[in-house]
This record gives sequence, structure tokens and C-alpha cells, in this order.
Amino acid sequence: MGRRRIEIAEVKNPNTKLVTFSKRRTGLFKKANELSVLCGAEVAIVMFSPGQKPYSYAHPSVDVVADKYLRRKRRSNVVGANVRENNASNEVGERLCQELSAVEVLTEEEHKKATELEMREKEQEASQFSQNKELLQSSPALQRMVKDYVDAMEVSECMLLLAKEAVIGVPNRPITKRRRRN
Amino acid sequence: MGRRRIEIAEVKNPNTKLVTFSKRRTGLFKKANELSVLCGAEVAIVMFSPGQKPYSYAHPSVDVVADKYLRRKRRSNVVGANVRENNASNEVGERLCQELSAVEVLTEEEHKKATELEMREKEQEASQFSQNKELLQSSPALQRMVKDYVDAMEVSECMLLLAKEAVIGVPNRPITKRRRRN
DNA sequence: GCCTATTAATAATC
DNA sequence: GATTATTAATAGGC
Repeated sequence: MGRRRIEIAEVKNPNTKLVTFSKRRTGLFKKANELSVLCGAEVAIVMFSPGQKPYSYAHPSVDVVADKYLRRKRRSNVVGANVRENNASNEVGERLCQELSAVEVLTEEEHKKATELEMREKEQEASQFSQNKELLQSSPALQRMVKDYVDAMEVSECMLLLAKEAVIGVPNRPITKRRRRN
Repeated sequence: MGRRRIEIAEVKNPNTKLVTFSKRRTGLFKKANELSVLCGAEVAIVMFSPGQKPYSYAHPSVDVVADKYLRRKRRSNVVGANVRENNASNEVGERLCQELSAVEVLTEEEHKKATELEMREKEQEASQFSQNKELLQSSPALQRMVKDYVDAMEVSECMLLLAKEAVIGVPNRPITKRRRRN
């Protein structure tokens, strides 16, 4: 979209690169803003310039998010953290990074499906919700339990869910074509 | 940039909104990818659709960028955070594919184990709430409540991680009057 | 999803 | 930073 078409490859000239970064960053944030407004979506972007300078755009405001944040506690689980640490080979490459995320997601998805199925079964067993709902509201112990439950679910539910579509929704050509496991 | 010019205001028609979200999300991710490639920048985008579905794009990964942004405030309970850190290499080849396959398998297996183990531990911990837990699991209503709670936290968690210390690059003019509840 | 008229982003330039 | 020739994204329609 300029005087000339350019290849999507690293810009060599440092000056040009910086200019490009600035312009496109602005454009990206603008797009993000439009998306959030048009669709009422919550969007957060953080990035580091070639010179490692941090930039970000977010909607809604940080304050709102921080407020929400104050209600929750520290996360606790460590699902598969070490696993990958060991697999962190030397010169894997960008693509591999994404692929790893994909695998994580896939495996996690499997797990979640199983869990969901399990829950669904139990779901059918009882249908005394209204009663339980009242119980929850009147029981501090239960409330605490729910809170703990939520805390435990945070990472696996949140980050993995996020990472999920992270890889799936990658834009046009994945930079380089690659095949999944042979 | 379409058959017609549109106002940057919330799209009323739900169908249109969803279509718009999909298209623009794709476009945004594409732009983000181009930016990261062109400038070698690290970019992470997290968003929630109007229906609160999470999506994300990141290079090298959400975790890496978010971690960086948070200056290591988070602990390693994030899946595969450190792994991708140093992978700045850009060479992709047969070797990478092979390595990838290997890692995929390894990761997949071990991740499942880790996940299972994690679940087991969690269950034990929760045994003290066995009674309440049982109640929760047997009640669709409670489950839904928990899920809603988790969903709500998903947003705050990720938005916070990504936007907390974000301050710098807010886009230029909001394009068009936009109104959002504060 | 694919198509294409149209608008919007932006590369080169100043 | 501002301008503008071009390309790229996309709104509306299948």
C-alpha cells in the first residue's frame, strides 16, 4: 500500500525499519481501536520495537482491568512448565515456537474435552441447581471453594485458551510453509 | 475500505458484527505479523470477541512478550514461557521440521502427563472441600456460575498481563467519536 | 468462504 | 512530519 509494493521480509536499513515500525505500529493500533469499537471487543496489544522499546494499546483502560485484577489471587498451577523448558533446544526458530504453542493447545484441548465430558455426565446426575445456587450464596465455605477452584483454573483456562486461537488464527501465509508432523 | 465507507461505531446487527470481527481480526493479525517480520519486533495481541471468545496472535509468543512486559513478575506457571525466549533464529529447514516433530511428540506426551498429574494433585488439595466440591460438580447451575466467573477473570488476567505496564503507545486520534462505558 | 468496488493504509518522497 | 501515488484491506453481496 505505498508507492511500491514491498516484500514482507526484515527491512535492512535501520532508519527505514524504524520509520516502518512507527507507521505500522500506528496503523495497527488504529485498527485495533476500530475493531474494539466496531465489535465491542476487548483488545490488548503489547510490542517491543527493534530497539526493545515497549509500546501498547489496550481497550478497555488499564484501570478497569486493574480493578478486575484486584479481585483475584495468585495463580498456582504449573502445568507443563518444566516440560517445555527441557525441550527448549538451541536454534529452534520462530516457526517452532508457534508450533509448540499449537501442540500445547491441542493437548490441552484434548484434556479439556475429556474434562468437559466428565462434567457433562455429572451434570445429568443432578438437577437441583436453584437449591444449590442459594446454598452457594449463603455459604462462605462454598464461596471460598469456588474461589479456589477459579484460582486453580486460571492459567490452564485462560492462557491456554488464549494461546489456542493464537496459533490457529495466524494471518495469511505463515511466513514459510511448514508441515505438521510427518 | 469496502464497498462503502462505514462509521467507526458499534455495529448493531449481530451477524454483521460477527463477520466484521472475523475479518478485521484476521486483518489485524496479518498486520501484526507483517510488523513483526518487517521490523523484527515482538508483538502480542490478545482479544475477546463480542461473545467473549479469546483470540490471540503473538510473535514469538504471548507468554514471552507478556513476560517481558511484566518484567518477570509472573512466575513460570505459564505454559512454555521461557522456552521460546531465546529463539530468535529465523532459519527454517528440514532439520527444523524434524526437530519439530520430535518436540511435538515429546511435548504432547509429557504435557498430558503433567496435566493429569496436576489434576490429581488439585483434587487432593480440594479434598478438604470434598463436600462442597461434590456439590459443585453435581450442579450445572453452580458450574455455570463458576464458568462465568472464570470467563470474567480470563479477561482481566490477560488484559492486565498485557496492559498493566503498558502506557506508551496509545494510538493517535480515536478516529471517530467512540463511546464506551467507563 | 469467494468476489470486487471502494476506501484506507502506507512507501517513497520531500 | 506532511504529501501522494499505489497497494492492500475490506463492506457488501454471493
